[in-house]
Amino acid sequence: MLDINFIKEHTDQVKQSMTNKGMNDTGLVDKVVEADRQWRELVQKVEKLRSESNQKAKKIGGLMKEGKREQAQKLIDENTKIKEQIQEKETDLDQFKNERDQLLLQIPNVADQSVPVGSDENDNEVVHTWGEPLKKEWRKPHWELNDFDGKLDFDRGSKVTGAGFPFYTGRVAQLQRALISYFLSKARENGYTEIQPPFFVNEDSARGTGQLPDKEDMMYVIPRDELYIIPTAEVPVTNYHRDEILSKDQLSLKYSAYTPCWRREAGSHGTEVRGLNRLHQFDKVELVKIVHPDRSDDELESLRVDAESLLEELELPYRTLLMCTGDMGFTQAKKYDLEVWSPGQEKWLEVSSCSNFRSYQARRMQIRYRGDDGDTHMVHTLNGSGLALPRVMAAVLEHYQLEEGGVAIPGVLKSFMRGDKL
RNA sequence: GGAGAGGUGGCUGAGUGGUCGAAAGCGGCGCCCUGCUAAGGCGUUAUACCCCUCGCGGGGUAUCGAGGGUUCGAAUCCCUCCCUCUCCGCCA
Repeated sequence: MLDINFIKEHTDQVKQSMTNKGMNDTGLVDKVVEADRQWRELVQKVEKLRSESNQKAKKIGGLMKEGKREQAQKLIDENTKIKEQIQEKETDLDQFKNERDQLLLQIPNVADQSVPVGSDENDNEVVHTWGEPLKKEWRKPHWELNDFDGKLDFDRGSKVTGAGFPFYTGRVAQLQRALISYFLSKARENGYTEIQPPFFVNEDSARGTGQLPDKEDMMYVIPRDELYIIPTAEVPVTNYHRDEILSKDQLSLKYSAYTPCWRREAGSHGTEVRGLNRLHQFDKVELVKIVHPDRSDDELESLRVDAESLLEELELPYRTLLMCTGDMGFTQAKKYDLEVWSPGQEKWLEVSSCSNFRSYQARRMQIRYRGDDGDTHMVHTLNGSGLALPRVMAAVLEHYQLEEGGVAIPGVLKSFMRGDKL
């Protein structure tokens, strides 16, 4: 969420930013400012009453000790009345505060100056391309490839669990594992600390990174134990430092985490979800950064480069998009998407999304650092996929498939698995 | 899962109804002393929010695992939940 004081001082900017993200209800901004004003007004009254009551309670203590019962009783009666007044106002106080906070959660992050204003994916800017996209020619989509020892077994996945839960067997399973190892070892070279987080999180964590309340339908839930199954490692890894005050020289913190991810993907069917294009369970190596506010712009660029370099070393053609205001999501200030070329399908597949959340998540999670001034300030959080496995797998299979049959193994993976081909 | 013990500031640890936001020690920071170092002396050292102030700063409220309750008054009493430790059981 945004800082209420920032909203009060930059009302027009916040409204404009909402409009740019395609949200028309800018009246929310006025409502939140008004709710805050009402809350502040009442807070002053209630705290004054509490102060009065505290003072009297202290006097009562003294009088009781001296044995002056009657005088004490008089003050007790007065305090009972004050207490009634406080209780009356406290209901409103909570209501105003809840209303304010509720509204605050509905106001999206302000987009960075450099983000193009636009309404949908057509307004995203291609900021970088690498490699020559291969023509389809004789190439097959990955779900038709099976002339090697192992397979992507969608049918048995459907039988055992359901659509979107494939088996990877034999050489394909090994290839997947090699990719994960490669991603993690690159992350280590780039200064990220590897983390193995829990795959389930509690409600506070789900709220911290913003999956709750707005994206509840995205997650699988275990109601009996009140746990949420992670849709991305971002959730447990960023929450690792929830409610902490970090020292300035701990920053920047950089973490990598390999986890499976589970997403309900309610309502998506059809050709877009063929093969590995969209799954309910998929593997991903996630990169998370917790940084000093002054550094977050630079850290986003280096995060993006960290992700891009993986595709370059795999020699997979890709392009990088700067997402426009309308396509970037609620909590981000700036976001890049990396899309790899799929020659078998002749289309671009999103394999990474690198975002700067500025202080938006940090404020929800109360992750702060102590500055040189001795005060606490919100950190900035960033994350990016490095990378999501299934579509990279699809691109590798399609890009490295051989006309005579089989699939070559990318050079960079050769130290992570046996052989030259699948 | 069963039985018991416990959760207090950066850390250790006192505190069982009033002047306790909390003793003491350690650690941190500042100053003093001192050829250097070590030792020592004095002071200072939680977080959030509200109000006043240009600022320095001042006033107030809340917080002793979390939430609720009793009371004029709760770290302290009661209830619920969470977590940690010990023993037993079960188990990869």
